[in-house]
Amino acid sequence: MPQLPNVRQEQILAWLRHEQQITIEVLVERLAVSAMTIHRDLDSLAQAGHIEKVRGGAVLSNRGMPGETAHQCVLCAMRVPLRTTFIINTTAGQQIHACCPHCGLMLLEQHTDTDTVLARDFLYGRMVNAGDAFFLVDSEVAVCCTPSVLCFGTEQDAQRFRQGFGGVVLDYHAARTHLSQRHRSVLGNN
Amino acid sequence: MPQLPNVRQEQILAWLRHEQQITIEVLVERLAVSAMTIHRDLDSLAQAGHIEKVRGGAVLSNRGMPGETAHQCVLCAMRVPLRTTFIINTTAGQQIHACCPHCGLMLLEQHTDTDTVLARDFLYGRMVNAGDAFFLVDSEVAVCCTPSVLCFGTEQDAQRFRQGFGGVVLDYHAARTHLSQRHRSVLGNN
DNA sequence: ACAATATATAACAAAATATCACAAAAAGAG
DNA sequence: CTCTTTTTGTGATATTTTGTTATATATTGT
Repeated sequence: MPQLPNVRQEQILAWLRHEQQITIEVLVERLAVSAMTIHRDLDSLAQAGHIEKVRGGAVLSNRGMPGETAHQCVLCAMRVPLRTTFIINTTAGQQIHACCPHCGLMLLEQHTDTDTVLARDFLYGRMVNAGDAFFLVDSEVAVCCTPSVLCFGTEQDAQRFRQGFGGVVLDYHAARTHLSQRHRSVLGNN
Repeated sequence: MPQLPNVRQEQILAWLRHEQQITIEVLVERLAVSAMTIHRDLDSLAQAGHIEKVRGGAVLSNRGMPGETAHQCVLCAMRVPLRTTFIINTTAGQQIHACCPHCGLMLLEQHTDTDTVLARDFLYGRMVNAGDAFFLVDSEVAVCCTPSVLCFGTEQDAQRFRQGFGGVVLDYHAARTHLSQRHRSVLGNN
């Protein structure tokens, strides 16, 4: 089964996103091409900045700017900024990273087995329990995705921030329902 | 199951983050490679500043928590948080790092050969020219040293933030004189 | 302080992997 | 179909990584 070079490289990327790392040996077998061809594929993927070649295989490129984590947002594929990190821990022990509370709260709709949910306090940079936190939606401070959602450890902080930058302060559950309703209503499906 | 060399080092780091310390003996067993290879892995991890080699194993390097840079504040010796970085470039090409605008502005008093001065916008995380920036002094948001000094790229942002969290908005020069006067007056050496 | 033990480093050889150059094959263009 | 361009595979050669042995250095107990 012949495969176009671009398609093959996309395939490699797809595998890589699932498996974190992949060896040339494995790729030779799966794609039924020579090691040299794999080398060339990996070279161009690395050139484009998608991956990093390491001896024996490749890993997803994780050269983050300072201020960014090594993780990609599962929802929007953006590299996760340190200051808006949002982490969902599942009961299965899996960690799901989102770039900001906007994506994080949306992601929660897709996961029923959440164990703990953490978000980073926008003012103080500490991780806080998202369930106890307050979220300022639609303020004029857009640091990541829109609609802007910022996380605060206390309602007071959120309210004070709102005085200057507008928006509406919601607790965890209110923020979740607000966001999912909003996304749905825009798309118009029911 | 073969392990890519770089992945192996990542694995070591991951274990280290959970276990604080790890012995070479254990690593030899877990990774099924020779002690020499472990030594070499630890050497390069130490070179990169991620760990510290100790006799018989390694511990996590205390430098480089997520959210902190590798630098120490020249004034207060605190490790520099990423989100409040303040950098003074001298005409001699030297870089002086401060943990926050508070220390940075104070440091400026000691250096007459400043070339450029950069500070990080507290809202958006971008580095801005400190000379064009506005500083909110004495707000109730204390993320680093006190008196609290936060940097904003625009006067409007600073004012809006002030509405919620108090303090006084000053431009570059006003902030410098304000801070140095204040420190002097407290110490009483006229 | 000394020997006994453990750990670290250095040097070398073997194995694994990467790169290069060129020829064969495939794909497109006219 | 013929010519050109691109992609692929092969074998030779370079480079990197690894393990082993020997040697040096540090730690421990007496």
